[in-house]
Amino acid sequence: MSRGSFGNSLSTRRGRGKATLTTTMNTNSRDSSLTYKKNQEDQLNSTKAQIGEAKEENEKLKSMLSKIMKDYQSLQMHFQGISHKPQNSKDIIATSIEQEEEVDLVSLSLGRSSREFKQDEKEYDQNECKDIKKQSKLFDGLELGLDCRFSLDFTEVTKNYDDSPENSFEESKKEHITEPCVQNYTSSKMPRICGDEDEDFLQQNPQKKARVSIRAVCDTTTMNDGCQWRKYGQKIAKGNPCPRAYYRCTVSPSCPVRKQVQRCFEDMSILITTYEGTHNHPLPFSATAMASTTSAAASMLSCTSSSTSQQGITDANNNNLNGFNFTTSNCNNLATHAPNTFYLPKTSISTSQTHPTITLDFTTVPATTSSSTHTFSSQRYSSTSLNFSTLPSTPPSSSFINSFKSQVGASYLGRPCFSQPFTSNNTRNTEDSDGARNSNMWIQKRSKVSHLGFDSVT
DNA sequence: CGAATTTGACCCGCGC
DNA sequence: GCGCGGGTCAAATTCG
Repeated sequence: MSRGSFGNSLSTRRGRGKATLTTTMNTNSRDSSLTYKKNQEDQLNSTKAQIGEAKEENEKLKSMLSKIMKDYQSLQMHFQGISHKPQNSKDIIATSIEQEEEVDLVSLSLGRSSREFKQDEKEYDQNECKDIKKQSKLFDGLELGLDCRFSLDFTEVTKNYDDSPENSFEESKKEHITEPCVQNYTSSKMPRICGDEDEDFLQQNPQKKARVSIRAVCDTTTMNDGCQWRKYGQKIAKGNPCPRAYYRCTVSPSCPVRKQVQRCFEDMSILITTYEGTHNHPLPFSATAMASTTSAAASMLSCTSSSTSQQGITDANNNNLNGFNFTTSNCNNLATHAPNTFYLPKTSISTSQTHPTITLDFTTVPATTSSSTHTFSSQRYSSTSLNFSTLPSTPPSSSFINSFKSQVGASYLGRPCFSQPFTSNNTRNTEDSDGARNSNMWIQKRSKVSHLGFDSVT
């Protein structure tokens, strides 16, 4: 029955005199009924649409979840692979021989294995991407963090070994070579944060406390690296009247990481921050970039010092620092760069036995280097970013880049992101028994900069 | 008043 | 063994 017939039948039963009124009433009720049903239909349609959207969303989430699960499983397999890595030099040699056709200098990657790289290379071959392949060869080998390992040609290492005392790591080489690169970045004094292998390594290896030094133009007392630091000492080191401040990571009470902050005597605008140790706790997001950087640089250092004795390192512009690939650049915007270009600070490595140090120079001012320092010349640059490769064909992780840019690069790029202005006031200038301390030229009174937060740079 | 910083003293490794 | 210098400790001081 239609809506119209229903109304008409009612009016027909009642008398003619009332017909007009009844018709009017019926028209009104018909209208409201129509409107009501229309609304219901609209609601039904919108609900159906919503359900459809939800289903679509659900499908997307399902696919994302399966992707995540897949990634997780591959990572797990990857991790198991690391756990069963070769334990001695012979194994390394055997592994190296198997890979002798490949360019196997240590390199750094974040999140991709060397095997994957090599697989990718094959794909490039198939696609006749020879240029890309050439560059991708630079990325083989060492990876940051969990999958950090050597895959270098041991014979090449031996051949290239430099006998000079400063570079003499013959003894440690054999020990180092079986170990992940990153974790020798710890002190024997420090709490155990590695596995048994690392502990053995630390016991066997007299060389300890690899350091990563970062030079950056900075007008505040310390750099914003995302971590929380507490100052525990200050001293004036020989050869630099500017006091050196000692900080300890306070994110975790047991964290062994320390840093030293000192102004460069030659150029007071340059702040030299030296990191030592590895965090044994989860880091704030803003701190991960710096931690990755220092950790990676430490890896580079240990790989270099223990295995290649500098020979694997070439000029920065040749993009091969034992497989670490950097490029100098004047461009602030990492994202605009080609995927396989990277940004090299002036980099030097001190192979001091007690404190092997890698220096990343993010300033335009030439670095002062010690006699035992090998400096890789690079052009001057007004602003520089540091980045580590993920894969030649894949742009560096955007999150990493953004994180690094915003938290570290920002300052290095000439956009200070520090929480306190630099002042040269508030000096105490008291002399202690050591005869050189407490000038406090650069130390703010009641400085809170050791609490390095999420200073946003806009 | 609690927390962070300052700073004098001390420890330790290294070179002579 | 001694002196020097780097690094750390911990009491005193400062600040919010």
